[in-house]
Amino acid sequence: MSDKIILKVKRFAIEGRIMAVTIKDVAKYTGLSIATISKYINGGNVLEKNRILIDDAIEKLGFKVNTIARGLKTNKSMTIGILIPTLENIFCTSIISDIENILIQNGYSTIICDYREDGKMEMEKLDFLIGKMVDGIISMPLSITAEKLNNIIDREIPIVLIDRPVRGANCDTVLVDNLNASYNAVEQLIIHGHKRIGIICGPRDIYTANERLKGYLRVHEDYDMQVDSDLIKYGDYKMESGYNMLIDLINSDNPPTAVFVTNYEMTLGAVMAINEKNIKIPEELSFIGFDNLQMAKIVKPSLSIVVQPMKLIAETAADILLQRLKGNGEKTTVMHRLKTELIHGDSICRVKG
Amino acid sequence: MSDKIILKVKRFAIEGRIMAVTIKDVAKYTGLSIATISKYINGGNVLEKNRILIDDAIEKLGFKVNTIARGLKTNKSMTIGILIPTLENIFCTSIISDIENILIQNGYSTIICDYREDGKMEMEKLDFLIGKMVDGIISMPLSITAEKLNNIIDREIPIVLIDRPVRGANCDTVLVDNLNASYNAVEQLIIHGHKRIGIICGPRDIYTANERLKGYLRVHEDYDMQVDSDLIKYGDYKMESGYNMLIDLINSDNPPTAVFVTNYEMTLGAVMAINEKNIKIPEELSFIGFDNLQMAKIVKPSLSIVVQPMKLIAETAADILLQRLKGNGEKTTVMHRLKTELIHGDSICRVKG
DNA sequence: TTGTAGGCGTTATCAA
DNA sequence: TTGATAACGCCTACAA
Repeated sequence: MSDKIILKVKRFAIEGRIMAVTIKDVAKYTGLSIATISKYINGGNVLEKNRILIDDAIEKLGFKVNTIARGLKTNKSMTIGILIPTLENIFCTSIISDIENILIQNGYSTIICDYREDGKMEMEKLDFLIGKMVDGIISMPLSITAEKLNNIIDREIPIVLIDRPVRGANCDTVLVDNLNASYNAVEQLIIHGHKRIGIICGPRDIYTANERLKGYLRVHEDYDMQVDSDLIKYGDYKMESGYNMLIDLINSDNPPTAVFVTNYEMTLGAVMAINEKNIKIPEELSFIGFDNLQMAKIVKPSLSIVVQPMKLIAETAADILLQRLKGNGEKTTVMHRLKTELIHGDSICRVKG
Repeated sequence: MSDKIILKVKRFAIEGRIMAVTIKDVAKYTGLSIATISKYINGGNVLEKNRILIDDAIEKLGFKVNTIARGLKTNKSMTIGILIPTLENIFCTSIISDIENILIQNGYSTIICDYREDGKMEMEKLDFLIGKMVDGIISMPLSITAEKLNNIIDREIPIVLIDRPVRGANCDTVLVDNLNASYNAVEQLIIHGHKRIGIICGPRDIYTANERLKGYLRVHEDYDMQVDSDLIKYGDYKMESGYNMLIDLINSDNPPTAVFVTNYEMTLGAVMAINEKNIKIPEELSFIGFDNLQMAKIVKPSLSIVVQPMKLIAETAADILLQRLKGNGEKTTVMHRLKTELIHGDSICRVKG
């Protein structure tokens, strides 16, 4: 049978290496031309008898289009690049998992990259994605410049930023109202009579960290409360700093009666410290954490937590990108600023005296 | 300046769309031939004056090799496909993050795919990766067949399996000794005098779940203890089932005095249940969980936990793949069965009476 | 409906 | 050292 012959040729084409089956093979097998096969694959019309012939050949030979070669020609890869700071952060992975799901339903595949919270690698990975001819990009940026982003956008590769904006970048952005998330959380503590409220912030150069600190400061201002800078601790959004900063706070001369921790990992660390030091929540310390409902529930007592609408962030980002890809996007770029929710647990109590 | 001209040409090449700068452009700009530029890019020798000329042109024009086109020619993409069941599992993401890091240091990029624990999608994503011309694959398989894998391996695309083997697949595998991990954990409970030990297993069709159950059964056998099938609960490796199964166990007519939960998510759920029901650990129930040291520490009392050597899994898998890529690999495939560790917390106590 | 031919950006062969 | 030229696998006018 001629299919066997073709396969044999393939098999021994290059010193035993089995090559991929190409349109050319299908053409040879069917006796039709490459152009005809290609057209059929892309939805063109062929005679019924040829259709059967081609289908049969594709099946028998196990032909698969080489999307790379196709992309080289069409300048479209039907894949979206996703760029995040780290894979070890449930906030990131949860969102991109949802994004991926939506994109797949729309015929797009994704290439997920993490840049290990490293600005240099962020650049490199971005270039890598461009090199892979992605049709669009969803990114949670760290230190990428607007110029770089605009450069890509000028190449007609749409970009949607999540979680953090880049000033001057000409692209859509989906994030949450971090400022008021923080404002509302701290306000809860104030309402419960707390005067000395500690905050464990993220790195000063990260947008969300700044916004959350701003909220803390503004609510103090609005309630005409003075801010004690000793109560403001700067962590690095990682578990250990949450642990260390909390211990710093309770060991200080004039410790706070309540603490607000501004991301998930640091909340984890803070809880570890609290357990280790046998601090009673909320009697000895009122506590509000951030992100990840699951953890809030397994800790006893259940924590009050600021929760970001991760699913909605994912949906919004994916939808916007799909619109841009279709060319339906608005002329101007949009900033979606979604609202967070404050989940009430049992970790806040009224301050005594 | 002629660079401006070239850029202008590019800019208006196709109705305003900015095209990528190619070798051709660099050739034009320098007055050299495409072949020479290409050779230089790939480490060939050129005259010093031309070297400067080319470097200058590349810089000015912002040239980047089109890795797709290159891959089309070389049949190498310098990218590795990584295929995992889900991105919402710290065990998975932690491992692939480490793997990625090692691969990058060796000049490889990665394409990370999750198949959302769906066998059909697992197939599709695998095809997607092949379509992207990956040079190798690291996968945590679900229901992929040996035939399919061998097919890929025959194309000289090496595959390394992690966490779970595929019987009959001709590829290297890195996993842990799940059986003895479980054996040792349950043995601890037996040593502490427990006679009725509950186990919350994973799905029957998942390799690791079976192995962990086998360990439970074998240690019972070795200690000549009868197994009460009511104490064996089958979850689905997700949090909620951990929660439900634990409640099932404690609500049963003859509840266990100790429980072993066999993965991270279910441990999380079980702890939630324990907190909710106000069960005192270890007085009322001895407890051993699985994976993720961080969580074990934030829960009070600290949990005894079976810990997998995730970093080592990552290193081993990456190293093996790199060897195969270099062609240094052994002729035969290897199965690396790494050992787990049992971290002792305060969640086990001697049974009374 | 089908086929021919040219090109996408790169690499590789072989003269020059 | 350099440069024409032919691939790689696919798509797409245009012609038959």
